[in-house]
Amino acid sequence: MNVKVAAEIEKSEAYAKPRVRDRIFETACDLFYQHGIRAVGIDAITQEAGTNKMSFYRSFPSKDELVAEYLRDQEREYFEWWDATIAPQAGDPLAQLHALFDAYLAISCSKSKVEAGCKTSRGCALGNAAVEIADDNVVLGGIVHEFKTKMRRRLRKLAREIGAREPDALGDSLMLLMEGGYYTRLTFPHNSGPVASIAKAARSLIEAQLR
Amino acid sequence: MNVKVAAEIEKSEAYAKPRVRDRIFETACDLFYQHGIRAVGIDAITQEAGTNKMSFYRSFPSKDELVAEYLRDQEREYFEWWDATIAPQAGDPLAQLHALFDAYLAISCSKSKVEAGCKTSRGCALGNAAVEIADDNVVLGGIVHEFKTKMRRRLRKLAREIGAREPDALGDSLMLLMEGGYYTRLTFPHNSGPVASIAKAARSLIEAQLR
DNA sequence: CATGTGTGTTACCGGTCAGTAACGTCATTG
DNA sequence: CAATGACGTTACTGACCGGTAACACACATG
Repeated sequence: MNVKVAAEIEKSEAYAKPRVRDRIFETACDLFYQHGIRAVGIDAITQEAGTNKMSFYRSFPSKDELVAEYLRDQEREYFEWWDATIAPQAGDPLAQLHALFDAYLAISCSKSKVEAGCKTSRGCALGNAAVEIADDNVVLGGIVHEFKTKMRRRLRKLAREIGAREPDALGDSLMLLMEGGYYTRLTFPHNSGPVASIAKAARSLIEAQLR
Repeated sequence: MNVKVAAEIEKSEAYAKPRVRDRIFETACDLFYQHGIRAVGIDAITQEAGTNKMSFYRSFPSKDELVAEYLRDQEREYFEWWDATIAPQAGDPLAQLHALFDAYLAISCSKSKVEAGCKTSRGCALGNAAVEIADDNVVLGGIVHEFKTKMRRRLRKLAREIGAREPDALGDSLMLLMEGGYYTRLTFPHNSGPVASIAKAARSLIEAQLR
């Protein structure tokens, strides 16, 4: 029954090559985010995805490659959320900054794990990966570094656009708030932690740079 | 030669029961901090400490117990640094807050890994542990949670003492900055990251709460 | 019907991990 | 000298991990 329906959907939407690989990847993303990269093995992923190890290695050359794809996907999702959040305030960078931190706060205080493609219950997937990956892993380390650099640039750019007196310093300060929010969410779940003050803190920092 | 000298020192200073256990513990702390908890095995620790696995298990009941002791030690060192930093400004909470963030910045920008008992090159040992430890590990999780709660209380208390309009919000905002600083130092080494703006950001947040 | 592709199944490899057993060595101390 | 305790050495267990080989099946297409 379900199989037939799925087959029809497959035909009607002209899928490329879905099924197992996607199931594995999606499951891996969830488990990596929830329990950490090192804590999740291939067996756990494939079992949770309802398949087996061989099917995994037919789709992915190695675990490291899967992790790299996971991190790139998290980056994509993150900036998609970012862009969608600031889009309604296009042309008004100040409103865009406020929208970002308001949305950040709203997500942090919501109980749902996934909202608008931005997971927060265990902080930043990329940042957490920086704790777990080996220091000599240039591939994964590079992905994380590039992501954080892009995030930093975006905040500095917005700070410049609102006419801050010291745009780089303001952008970096706002980044510290965001990163602190992710970091503390690992210890303080839901909205019980310091992250509840993040939007107010951002407003205060911004205002001081405009007066 | 060295053995004899060491023996004499031992006698002259009336050690309790030093040597192997201490060497192991010290080595473990360094390796845990530098490479992460999960990435460092018992063999690596004992080998680096110039001993073997059996001697480890004569001194520690399990790795988890060693990790717990590591985390408690990091907490102790951290608050020692904190107390030593604010002590010279006793009675002047505003100066104490400034001293904290100035010292934080100075350490972050220095190249030495250890300064005044506060390591920073890989962020906060307790916070990083929160990423690595399993979600159901109540012992280690509890140590981290307690530490972060104490840190939060200290910042809120200082915020109250300087007469901030919203002391809890200010304390939490300052905590976000500190945590963000630790988190970003994993990705941006030395003073190349946003942490360079932390003292300025703290001053801005404090000032806004006093005017 | 033949073929190829995607997938499941089982078994295996080499390595690492936390933890243990048994024995040997050496120095201090009574 | 005898005994004790701290430490080193070797070898082992059982579990898990990342990764591979070989084989079976189902199905869709030609």
